[in-house]
Amino acid sequence: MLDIKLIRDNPDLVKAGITKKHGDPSLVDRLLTVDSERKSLRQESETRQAKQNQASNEMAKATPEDREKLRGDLKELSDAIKADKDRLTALDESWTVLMRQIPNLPTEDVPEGASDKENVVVKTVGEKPAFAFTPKDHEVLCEELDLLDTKRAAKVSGAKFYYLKNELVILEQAVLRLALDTLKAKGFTLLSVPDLVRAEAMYGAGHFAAPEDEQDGDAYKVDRDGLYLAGTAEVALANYHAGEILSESELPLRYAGISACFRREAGTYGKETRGLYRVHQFNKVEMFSYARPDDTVKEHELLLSLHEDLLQKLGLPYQVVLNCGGDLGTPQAKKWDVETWMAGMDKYGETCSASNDTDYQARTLGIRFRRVGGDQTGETEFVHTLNSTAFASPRILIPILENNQREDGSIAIPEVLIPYTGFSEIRKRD
RNA sequence: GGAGAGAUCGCAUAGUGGUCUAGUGCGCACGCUUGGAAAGCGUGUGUACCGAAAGGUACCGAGGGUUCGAAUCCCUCUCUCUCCGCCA
Repeated sequence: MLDIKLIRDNPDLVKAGITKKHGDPSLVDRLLTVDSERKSLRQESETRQAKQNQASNEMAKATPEDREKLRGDLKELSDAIKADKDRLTALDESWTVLMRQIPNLPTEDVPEGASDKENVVVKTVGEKPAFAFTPKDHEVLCEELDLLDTKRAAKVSGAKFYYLKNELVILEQAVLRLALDTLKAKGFTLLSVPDLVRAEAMYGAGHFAAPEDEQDGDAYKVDRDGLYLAGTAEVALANYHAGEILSESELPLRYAGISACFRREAGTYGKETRGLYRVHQFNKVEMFSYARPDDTVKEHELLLSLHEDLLQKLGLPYQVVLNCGGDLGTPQAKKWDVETWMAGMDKYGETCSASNDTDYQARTLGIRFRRVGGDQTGETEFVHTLNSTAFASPRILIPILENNQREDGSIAIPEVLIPYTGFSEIRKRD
């Protein structure tokens, strides 16, 4: 959520931000109407409650006969307070629904634009591999090398599910383990996180905004238990410190969470139907930071650079794009995507999304910190939360397979992964 | 899945309808004391909202209910612990 005071004092600023994100700025006016009604009713109600508290003290001291007399008057007051509370509950509910839908504001440097087509390439790193032959895409490679079975997956689970097979199973583990080891060495705390979460956790992370997201969103729902399959470990990592007051000295808190991720991908059929690029279930190591607002820019750059480091270790060429306003999610203020060159698909494909959610998630989740020393001692402030992909598999396997293929149909394993795989190439079995 | 016990202001506990805007101990902060420290003594010590301030309001796991009044009584839920069952 945004700071309600910011919305009250600068409604135009907020509207401009929503517009830049190609959202609906009229939300602000609807919210402010509810907000002022809520505020004045709350004051009215609190006055009545003060009166009741006072009367209650007198009642305690009164004689039994006097109590009988007082009871009638107080009943009226009590009923009025009850009515106030009913109306307040209703107002609180609409207030929250609207607040959740008002997105985080994009930062100044976020480019204008409606969709990912208007994202801006900010840098390109590494050399695309040169082939003396026409490179195959990963689906063909997997078929030839017996690394994948999507046909039987469709029988068992449906379209866009998969069985990884043989060396590819090991390669996936190797890549995830490389990410964990690298981040552990950088001081991240490793967490293997719950995949099923409550609706509340989804709202907290900003992955649900409107009530209809519970039924029609991108998350699978486990109906009987009212739980959702999270689309990323970010949900569990953001909620990890919900309701806590952290101390400044322990910030930044950095976590690397590993989880299975589930996405319904509704409305994406027809796009990237081939192979392992877009699937319903995948495994991901996600970075997550709780940082001081002062350090937010630096921290965001750090998370981005760590995915870059990982790609460089694998020798994969990539470009970094700065996402435009329309391509930002509800809680995100700024986001970089990293797109890795996939030789067989002959395109750059997104392998990382590094987001700064500033204090938006933290405000919803009530995650604060207290400054140590200085004249600000004692005040609590909201932390900033940031997240970024380390590696998501199987997607990251695509450039590894496609970029390292050889003319004889075999695939070379990147040097850095060999200690994890125990083999240095994948070639056709006899 | 079944039976039972619990959830109180950092921690530990008290509190079974009104003086609880929650007591006490520990911890922590500041002060006194001291050559310095410890001990001792004193003061303070949750979060949020409204307010210029004085002050007010809410929160005793969450949500409902009973009542003039709920930490306390009733209902539902969540979580924790113990036992039984089942099980990677």
